[in-house]
Amino acid sequence: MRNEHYLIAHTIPIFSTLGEREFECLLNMTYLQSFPAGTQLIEEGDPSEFLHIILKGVIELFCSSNNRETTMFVLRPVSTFNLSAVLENTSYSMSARTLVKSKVLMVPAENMRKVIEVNAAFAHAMVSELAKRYRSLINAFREQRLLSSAERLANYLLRASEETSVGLQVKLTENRRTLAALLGMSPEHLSRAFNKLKDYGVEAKGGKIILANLKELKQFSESTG
Amino acid sequence: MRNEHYLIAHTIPIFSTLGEREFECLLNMTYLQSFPAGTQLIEEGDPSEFLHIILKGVIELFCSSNNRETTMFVLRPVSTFNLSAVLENTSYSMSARTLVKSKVLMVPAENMRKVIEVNAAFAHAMVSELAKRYRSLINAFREQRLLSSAERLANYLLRASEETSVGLQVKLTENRRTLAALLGMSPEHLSRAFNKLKDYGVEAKGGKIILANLKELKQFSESTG
DNA sequence: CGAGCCATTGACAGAGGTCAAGGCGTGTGG
DNA sequence: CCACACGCCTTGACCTCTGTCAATGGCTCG
Repeated sequence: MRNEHYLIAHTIPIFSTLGEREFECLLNMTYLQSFPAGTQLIEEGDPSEFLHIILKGVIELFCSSNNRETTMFVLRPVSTFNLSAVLENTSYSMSARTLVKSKVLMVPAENMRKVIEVNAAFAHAMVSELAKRYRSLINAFREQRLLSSAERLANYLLRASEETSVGLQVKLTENRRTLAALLGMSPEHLSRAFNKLKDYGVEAKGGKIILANLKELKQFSESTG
Repeated sequence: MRNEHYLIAHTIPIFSTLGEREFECLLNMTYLQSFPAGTQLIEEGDPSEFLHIILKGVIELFCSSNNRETTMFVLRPVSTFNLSAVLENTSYSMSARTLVKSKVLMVPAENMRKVIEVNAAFAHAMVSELAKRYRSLINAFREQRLLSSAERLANYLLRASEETSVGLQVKLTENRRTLAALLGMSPEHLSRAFNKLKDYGVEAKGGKIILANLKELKQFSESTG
């Protein structure tokens, strides 16, 4: 093991199946790079050269069409992106930029494809990872089509409260602008969505949100028209 | 080989890696069933028991929330659905129903998981299949967020023309109602979208669409606000 | 020929985006 | 320590896109 960063990378699910030797092989020719905030790391459509592993900071994955842009995901350590493009040896399906100063491990795509060929457990881990991502993307797509902006926000807050809440308080990890983009709405509209949720016990003060009435909020997010 | 249906199933990419013996093993305890139009085959959230292979007919995959419903995919022979749920041994992420009389091969989910354990080539085929689906889903999601309904329709027609056109004529495989649901809009709005596209050389008469001006249509779908 | 389904059209309503203005907090420099 | 500037969030006004409801027309099938 060369240093702490590699140890960190080894802990994530898709790499934990690998033995020391194979992991070393995977990391051959890997770059560790730091980027300032606002740096575009990859451009949608470019051929995939690396699997990116985010070790520090925040990365936004986004897509563009017709001079418009939408945020697909906001990623934090420790996670990877571009997996599907790398495995298929095709072009990136999304662009990526840093939202804050970030540290990224860049594993040559070819290494991934080589190791997958010889290591069945690694292939199974890929299957599992891709299936999970597929399912979560299905859910995001469904929410986009079926739920209003306020309902999407309610769902987001409820999920966040399951993961990170202290009592009824949720601490937002994104600023309002980023959260709006992630939920597929304008920043102005996010403000109004928060206002609407006040009726359901959502008190928002900066990055701290209090969900005073979980039951009503759930009811709103699940059954309102 | 037991009959023609199994031969057909053997031809699709994810199964073509399998030898005769493994394919037989996979199909152990498989059911071949016919369903009339409008039959719901699976319900979102139910535990996944089978990988479904559609041999004949048309299947709609859809999701529901808050008494609303949206069409995610419309599938025709020969293709599979539920792959991610089956591989992860978790619940279905979408519901499915027949749109017309259909014939479906139902492979026990456990068989899939067994064969993937012992056959590396099969695992690789799964990786490839999942990655492809992930990318096409990313694209659908992006279109839903970034494009207007008329632009989504234009893209749909352009894709269809690449695949199935005879000269400039495209034959629609779905009726208007289904097409509207697939593109994420109401049937009424689809009518208006077709009207808007008349300005760009789209002449629609029943199931036959003439794209009289591909260049302008492409321009509209890609760069209009 | 009539019933029924599907597609279209019109009128209306609601959701969400855009633009402009104002408020609030934070940090910096005088 | 205060004043100012800057960024971010919010608010209001307006407008576009899309859905809903109702009515109409056209087609198919009995």
